[in-house]
Amino acid sequence: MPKSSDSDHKKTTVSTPERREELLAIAAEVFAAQGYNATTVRKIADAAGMLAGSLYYHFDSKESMLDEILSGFLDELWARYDAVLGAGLGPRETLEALVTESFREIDRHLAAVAIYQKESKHLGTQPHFAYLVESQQKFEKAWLGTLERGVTAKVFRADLDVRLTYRFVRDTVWVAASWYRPGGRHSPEEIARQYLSMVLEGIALHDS
Amino acid sequence: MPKSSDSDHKKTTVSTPERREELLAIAAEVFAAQGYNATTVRKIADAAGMLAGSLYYHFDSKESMLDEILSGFLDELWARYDAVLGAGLGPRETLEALVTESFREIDRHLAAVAIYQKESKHLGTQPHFAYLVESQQKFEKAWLGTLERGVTAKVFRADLDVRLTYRFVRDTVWVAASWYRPGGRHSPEEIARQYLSMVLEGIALHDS
DNA sequence: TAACCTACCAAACACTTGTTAGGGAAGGAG
DNA sequence: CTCCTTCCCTAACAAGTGTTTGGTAGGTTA
Repeated sequence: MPKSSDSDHKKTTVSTPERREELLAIAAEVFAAQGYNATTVRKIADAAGMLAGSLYYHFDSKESMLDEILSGFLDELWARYDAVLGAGLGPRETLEALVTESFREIDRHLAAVAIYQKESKHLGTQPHFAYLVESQQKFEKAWLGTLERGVTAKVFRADLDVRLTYRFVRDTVWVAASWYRPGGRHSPEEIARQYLSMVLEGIALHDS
Repeated sequence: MPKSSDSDHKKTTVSTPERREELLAIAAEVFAAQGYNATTVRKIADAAGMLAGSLYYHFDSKESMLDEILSGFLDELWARYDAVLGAGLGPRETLEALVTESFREIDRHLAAVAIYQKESKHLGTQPHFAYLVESQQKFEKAWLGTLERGVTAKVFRADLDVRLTYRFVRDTVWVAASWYRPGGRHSPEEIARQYLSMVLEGIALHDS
C-alpha cells in the first residue's frame, strides 16, 4: 500500500522533478516553521523567490504540496522500517534498529517529520489523507508486536501496560523532531544510543 | 511574573465570568481539535450555539481567547509546580511530584495542554506571547536543576547528557496530551506511576 | 410603568485566502 | 530564424476571514 505518492495525481505538471523537489523542500521548511494552515502560498512563493501564482505551474494545489511532502517521507520511512522488520532480528535488536532508523529519518527529513507530528492527527479525518492513519496503524502494529515479542521472550518487563509502553517509546523518539537540529553536537546515532539507554534500562528485564 | 493573564487587557468586556469560562472551554475544545489557525470564529460560535459576531461581546478578539486559555493554564500549572519546588523534597521525589502534577494538569486542562503543545513554538516569536517562552525557560530551569541535583546526589545516572535527559523526560510527559482521554482506563496518577517507573529505571543509578 | 443591563442577532466591512487565465522572456533544437 | 519547452509574472477572481456597528428580546431593578 505504499502507492500513496503517485496515485490520483489527476494531471501531472510539466516542471522538472529537480525543481519540484527544490520547491517542496522550501515549502516543507515553511510548513514546519509556521504550521500548514498558517502558511499562505504567498509565503512559500516568497521563500522561493517568486510569486504565488507561479507555484501552480509546478503543483496542483497547496494541499498537493503537503501531500507529496508527507507521502514522500512515509514511503522512505517504511522502506527502512520494512528492511529492519524483515531482517529476522530479536525483539531488543529490532527495537534498537527501529529507534536508530527513526532518528536518522528525523535527521534527513526534519521538516517533514515536524509537519507530520503537528498535522497528521486532524488531517487523518480528511479522506484524501487516509493513508496517514493506515501508516499509523501499521506503525502501531510493528512496534506493539516487537514489544510483545520482547515480553514473552523475557527481555522486556511484563508488569507494564504494553500499549502505554508503545506510546511512551513512540513519543520519546518522534517528539525529538521538535528540538533536533541537523549538524548539532550529537549525531542521530549518538542521540539514538542515549535514548535507547534511557528507555531500555526501564523496559529491559533486570536480573539481580 | 504570573501577571500574564490580567495584564494589558485594554478594555474589559461586560459579560459574567461564568459565561466567559463556558465559552473559553468550548473554544479550547475547538482549538485543540482543529488547530488555532484552522479554527474560524464562526466554528467556535457554532459550537457555542450563537453567531460569530456575538463572541465579541465577551472577548476582544480571537487571539485574546487563545491568550486567556493559555495563560490561565500556565498560571494554574505554575501554582502547583511552585508548591512542589518549594516543598524541600529530594531530587527523585521532586521529579516524581512534578511528573504526577503534570499528568493531573493534562487530566484537568487537556484542551489547553494540547493547544500549548501545538502552537506555543511559533507563538513564542510573537511579542504578545512572550510569556510562553518565559514560562518555558522557567520550566527548563526547574527540571534541569532537579536533574542536576539528582546527578550530584547520585540518584540519577551521570553518564547521560543532562539536557538530552531533560528533553526526554519533558517530552514523554507532555506528549501524553495527544492521546490521553479523561475518564479512560487509567487515572492520571496511574499513568504517572507507570511513566515514572519506565523513566526512572533508566535514569536512576543501578547498584548491582 | 420606566429605565437599565445582559446576551445575543443581523448585516455588513475591509482584508486575506487559494486559485486561475493569459502572456512573455529565455534558451535549446530543428 | 523559427518552433517549442520551461519557467515565471501580471492581474484578477470568488470565497472565506476576523471584526464592527446598530439593534433588540428578556429579565432585573426602581
